[in-house]
Amino acid sequence: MGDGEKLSPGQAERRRSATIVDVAEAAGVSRATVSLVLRHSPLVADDTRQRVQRAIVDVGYIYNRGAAQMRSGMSGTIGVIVPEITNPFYAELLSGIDETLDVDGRLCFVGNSTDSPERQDRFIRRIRERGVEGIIICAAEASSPLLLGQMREWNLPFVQILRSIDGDTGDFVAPDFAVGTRMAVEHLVSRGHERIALMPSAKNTSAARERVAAFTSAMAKSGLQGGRILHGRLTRSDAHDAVASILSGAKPPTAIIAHNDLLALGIIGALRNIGLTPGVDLSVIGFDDIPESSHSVPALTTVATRPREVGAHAATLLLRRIIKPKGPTESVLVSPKLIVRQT
Amino acid sequence: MGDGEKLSPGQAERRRSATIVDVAEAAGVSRATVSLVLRHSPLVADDTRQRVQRAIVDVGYIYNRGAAQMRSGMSGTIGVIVPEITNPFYAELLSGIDETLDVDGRLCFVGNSTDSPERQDRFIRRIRERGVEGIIICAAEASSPLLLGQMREWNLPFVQILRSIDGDTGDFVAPDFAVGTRMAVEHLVSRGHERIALMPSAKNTSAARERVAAFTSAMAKSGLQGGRILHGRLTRSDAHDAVASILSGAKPPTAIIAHNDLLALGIIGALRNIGLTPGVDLSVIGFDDIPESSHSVPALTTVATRPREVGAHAATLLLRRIIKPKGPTESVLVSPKLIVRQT
DNA sequence: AACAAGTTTTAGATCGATCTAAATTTTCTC
DNA sequence: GAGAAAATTTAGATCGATCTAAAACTTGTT
Repeated sequence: MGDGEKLSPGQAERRRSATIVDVAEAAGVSRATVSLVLRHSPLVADDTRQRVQRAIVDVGYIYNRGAAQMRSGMSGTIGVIVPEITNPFYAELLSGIDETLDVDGRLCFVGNSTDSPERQDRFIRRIRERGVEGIIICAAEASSPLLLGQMREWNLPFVQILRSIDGDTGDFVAPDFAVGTRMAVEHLVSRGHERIALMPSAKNTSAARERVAAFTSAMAKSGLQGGRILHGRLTRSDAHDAVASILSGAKPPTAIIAHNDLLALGIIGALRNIGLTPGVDLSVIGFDDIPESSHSVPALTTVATRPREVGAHAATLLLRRIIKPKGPTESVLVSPKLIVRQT
Repeated sequence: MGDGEKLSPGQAERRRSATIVDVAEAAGVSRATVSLVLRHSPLVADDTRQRVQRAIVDVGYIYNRGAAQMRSGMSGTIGVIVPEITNPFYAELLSGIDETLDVDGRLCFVGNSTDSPERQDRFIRRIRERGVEGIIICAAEASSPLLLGQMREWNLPFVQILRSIDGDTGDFVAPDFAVGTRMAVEHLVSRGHERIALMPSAKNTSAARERVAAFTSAMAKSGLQGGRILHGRLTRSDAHDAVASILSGAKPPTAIIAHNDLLALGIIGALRNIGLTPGVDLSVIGFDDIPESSHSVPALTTVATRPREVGAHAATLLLRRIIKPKGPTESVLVSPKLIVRQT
């Protein structure tokens, strides 16, 4: 356990709940047989199985995974770490994971790292104490570079999502940010834009670096020079500052590609605040296609990154990895889709 | 276990990880002593404690809660059920719960019921199998009326949030929808509106019924007659239909109070689509104050319901209930706040 | 130095499942 | 109907912690 984590004991005078022994007695078989029935073993005879199943219902038996886990080593549980659960992108992603796990029967612990490595480490320790079989992780920005190595050492299967720590070769799922960025650039170029800016997250993550690289190369390929790159955090005031800085120089960009929709919407707001019209005075493209992007005015043009699919893929990959720890690794890049709207 | 839930076994040839016995050997004490140190017992002498703690680090020991739970009955885990995790309101709420639990040291299983009682029941069974100590639940719309009684019978502490199943007297936390509704009505009345409509969720939940009651009484108190009530689901097309239906009749309402911001934003969109100006041709007030409400154009006037606080309160109440199952019940109504913007 | 009282440590049983290997029952073959 | 093979069931050990009750130390008092 960690520091200051003395859990206050519950005082429930729990009426002892039914165990496998009660079921065995009720059905007139041995514990071992009940256990086999619980695990859907093909060994038990049909009528025995039915008798046991009836007994299970009769005595109100609830499977005790804590006990099972002890012997079998399987908890039927995984962990998921996201940097910010209130970002609609991650909420959708979680929903995709949940959907896949609901079918599988496993359950997940959700941790919100808020991009704090300490909180992330705390969460990882806690889920390890609970015997999770694997973990889906979008690593906090300043995560220790040792993290992945440790998880391997611990024999803890994992799938990285969105961000990949220094080119690790394990399982990985993310939207294809490079292709998405290229789509955005090409779209703008086809509309006649020549001066384009990119505003990636200031966070030093692979997801940001990848966009910068793709942006630079796409600009070069289109024969355009010196796309501007403005790093910033993803806050409202960053959007303001960015707009101000962009428009102040000579030959200001006529279009900007934002790190995500939240930032793009912030930029739209900033433009309106100073009396400019988004989509006319400055074109804006976001990333993600979160629900509110289609409702904004003007509606946001964006690169849809399909978070739900990313989540579903990640869950599928993790389950596969749990079953086959040594199987070949896989890297899934979910194809983005350009949604052209009004900006 | 349930049907079709044979969990595929992992094949990890787990190098047996360190147990309390390894720690005991390394520190030259008995298992029992190590166990006492782990639980921060005041019984152990200081230097012994330190020796054990060093040994814990040395052997890379990780506390096994599955085993501990077996004897002590405590899993250090709770469950949370929300109807729709992608709704920003619930995402914020989860974040509030997470925050409180992070301090406490407990972890939570998050379930997304999508308002399906079957899925909710499945989730509840699964978390019971894992020995959760309690549950925070926003019951799915058509939940069995027996649900709460069962949970009591199971000795499973719970706190209801937002919706309360037929006037149950257990612990409960929610925004004060009645006060919020009254605030909205009074605000509109003070601006001179006389024909006001309410659009609650069609879902038959206490959260919807409460608004209707408060609306009716607030209208009466203001001496206004016949506020219109339009039930609908909370989709985009409902917003459209509602707008159409509202404006078609004679003496159409001049203001509408929507069930939540998502719906309110939908209404704003619908108005713009038919060339009307929200806030001028029809005033709109939402509920929740989700982040995008302040970014919308025009910015949405709304009743802030402070989901993060609701979550934090619910977690605190549940922890208290776990420690004192028979303690007095508490019902927390978080005061809403009217955020006047442009609509 | 002997005893009581307090402090610290420990052996062994226990929680509720799974696992192994063997026992039992059934079915098949000649 | 005996023996082999297959199908089904089971006893007992085991996982890694906690719990209980007792043992082993310390300290203080006379």
